[in-house]
Amino acid sequence: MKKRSGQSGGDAHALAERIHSVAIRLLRRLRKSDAASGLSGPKLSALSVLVFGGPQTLKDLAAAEQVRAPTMSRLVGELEIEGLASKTGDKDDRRVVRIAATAKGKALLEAGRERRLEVLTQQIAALSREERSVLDRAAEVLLRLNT
Amino acid sequence: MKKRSGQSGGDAHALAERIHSVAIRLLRRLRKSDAASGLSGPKLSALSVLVFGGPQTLKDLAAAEQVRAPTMSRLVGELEIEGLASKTGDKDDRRVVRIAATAKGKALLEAGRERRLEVLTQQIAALSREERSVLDRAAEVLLRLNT
DNA sequence: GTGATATTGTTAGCTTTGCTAACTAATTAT
DNA sequence: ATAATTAGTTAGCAAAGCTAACAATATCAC
Repeated sequence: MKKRSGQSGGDAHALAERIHSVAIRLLRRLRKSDAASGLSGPKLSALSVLVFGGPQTLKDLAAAEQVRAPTMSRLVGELEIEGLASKTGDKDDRRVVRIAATAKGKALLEAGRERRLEVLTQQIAALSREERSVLDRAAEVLLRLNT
Repeated sequence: MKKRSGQSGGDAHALAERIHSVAIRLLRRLRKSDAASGLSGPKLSALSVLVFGGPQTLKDLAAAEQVRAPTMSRLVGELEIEGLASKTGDKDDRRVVRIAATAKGKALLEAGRERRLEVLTQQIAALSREERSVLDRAAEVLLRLNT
């Protein structure tokens, strides 16, 4: 079965499978914390983009989240109803809608994200310095691939 | 804004956020290849467990995929309709159902996974030896965390 | 052995998130 | 001025997750 442990050159396909599989499991696990935060993963993620990336058009937000416009439109609509995001028309181009996180949104984001990532954060904190370094560099590589 | 590049000790929380975010984007991207494979991510993943882990009960399969029994029951039902998995009753304990991948399932798994992971595989193949090594070790660390 | 309790799996029904298609409104190009 | 493009919304569908409620079988207590 070619157990492939520790090897690092070569088998890109096997590595892709491993990364894929690990990502699926990681997110399924994190999803379970969502209920407690009152904010689902996608909404948390979109809100996060708004907070850290600043106000944006719906189109840009959809692109940043790799989602189609109608999907983002609905998510933003729900965030607005919950008072976490606001929509304001651009006065130069009256088709576009500028979406921003409200103060309430920013506050809730912090609480929500922390709860969602609490377990993962603690597990990561328990790792060795080397292991954290590996994760950190892996995140950088994957971020680059995703762009 | 504290650009935090390259540092590797210390901030477990920031690292957790980065891993989280990168995982979300990775899977959203991979999902787009699903249509071509004719098999969705969750089904592909379950089938993969069956192929590489051998026949299992529904309960174990659900646990392996970190999903509730009814969810797995439906997934398996669909796999069965498509002729990719088979259910056979255990004769020692007639409550349990042993689920196995069919030959067709195994074949389709290979084609499907490869198509799904094709882009990622190619991107990974284009990385340096060091970068692949980082991803490989990161996958191992995360797999451990997820267990 | 028989009755109570556990376990395994299924069915029904709901929610969330994604999509495409079709539309309106506004802008830009001819 | 009219045509084409762009931004966003609405409507309606599918997939995947969940809980609650149930059937069938096993196991335990007595």
